[in-house]
Amino acid sequence: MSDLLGRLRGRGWRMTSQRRVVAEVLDGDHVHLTADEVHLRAAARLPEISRATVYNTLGELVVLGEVLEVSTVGRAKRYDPNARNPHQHLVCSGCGTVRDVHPVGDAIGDLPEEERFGFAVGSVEITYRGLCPGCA
Amino acid sequence: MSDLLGRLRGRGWRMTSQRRVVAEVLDGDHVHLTADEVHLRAAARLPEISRATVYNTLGELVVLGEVLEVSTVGRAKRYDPNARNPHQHLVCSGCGTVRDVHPVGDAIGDLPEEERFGFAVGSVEITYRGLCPGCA
DNA sequence: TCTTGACTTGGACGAAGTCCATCGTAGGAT
DNA sequence: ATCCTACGATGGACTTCGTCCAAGTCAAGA
Ligand SMILES: [Mn+2]
Ligand SMILES: [Mn+2]
Ligand SMILES: [Zn+2]
Ligand SMILES: [Zn+2]
Repeated sequence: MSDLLGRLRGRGWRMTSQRRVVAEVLDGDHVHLTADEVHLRAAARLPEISRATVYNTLGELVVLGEVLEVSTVGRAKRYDPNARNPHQHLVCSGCGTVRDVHPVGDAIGDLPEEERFGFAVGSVEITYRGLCPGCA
Repeated sequence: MSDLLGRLRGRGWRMTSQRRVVAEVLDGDHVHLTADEVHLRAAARLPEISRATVYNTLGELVVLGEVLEVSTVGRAKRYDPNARNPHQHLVCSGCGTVRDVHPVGDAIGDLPEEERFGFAVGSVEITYRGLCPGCA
């Protein structure tokens, strides 16, 4: 994330205060915020920013590959700025906390040919579930 | 699934025509329907069945462990009656088709101790993504 | 400084899901 | 076979999450 603004400028993005503040909110490790959480934190710095702009900006960052959308079971999407470092997720079943994790092994290779149904398998998303120390 | 109705009766469920038709709709292999798809198919057999009842029944089946909710990225939840046979999913990025798959290996064991952040990891959910033969 | 098209905004709209007061009925009791 | 009633079904209002749009604003190049 650290040079996200620079990369975006390089891609010809018009730099606005709204886009800057959204990018700032997404900075850090283990960041997996919902759109509304991003809006809340962005509005703390830039009170007039609209929900529509937050959604627009997040959508553009996803298309550019700078942010990942994380699957959920029925809840609001989470946005993950750690897109340059392939990783998986560990989610607390109690409080919902999300941590980035890096399993060893080759999950794609573990899917036997006869289980691929002719698909061209390109990626795998893994979610570990359990209780965090605080919730245990 | 085949004896779902019997198991539900054994758990003291009141058997209604609505619950029966929802259970029937969920019968089969590689079934991963949204609530609205379940409602549509159920209504073909029992036209008066309401959306609320479909949601209620699916929710109860999930609590009983007879049906699993499958994660999605921003789309409607999918309900999976194949809960007695642990498995993972292969999803077509083109058309959204979902297949049940059984990878080899031990995904939970592949998560190193120092990557567990003190969590008690209990389960793992894996989604393979790729293009199906029809979409390739 | 001027111009202009890209960006932002608020509100309407839509899809997915929940809630609730009321009505109906499965299944045990008689 | 009939009665009772607690559990289940219903539909419509409501909430949450997200998209769309017409109108206004402004970043940045000329
Ligand atoms: Mn992450
Ligand atoms: Mn399945
Ligand atoms: Zn926790
Ligand atoms: Zn396909």
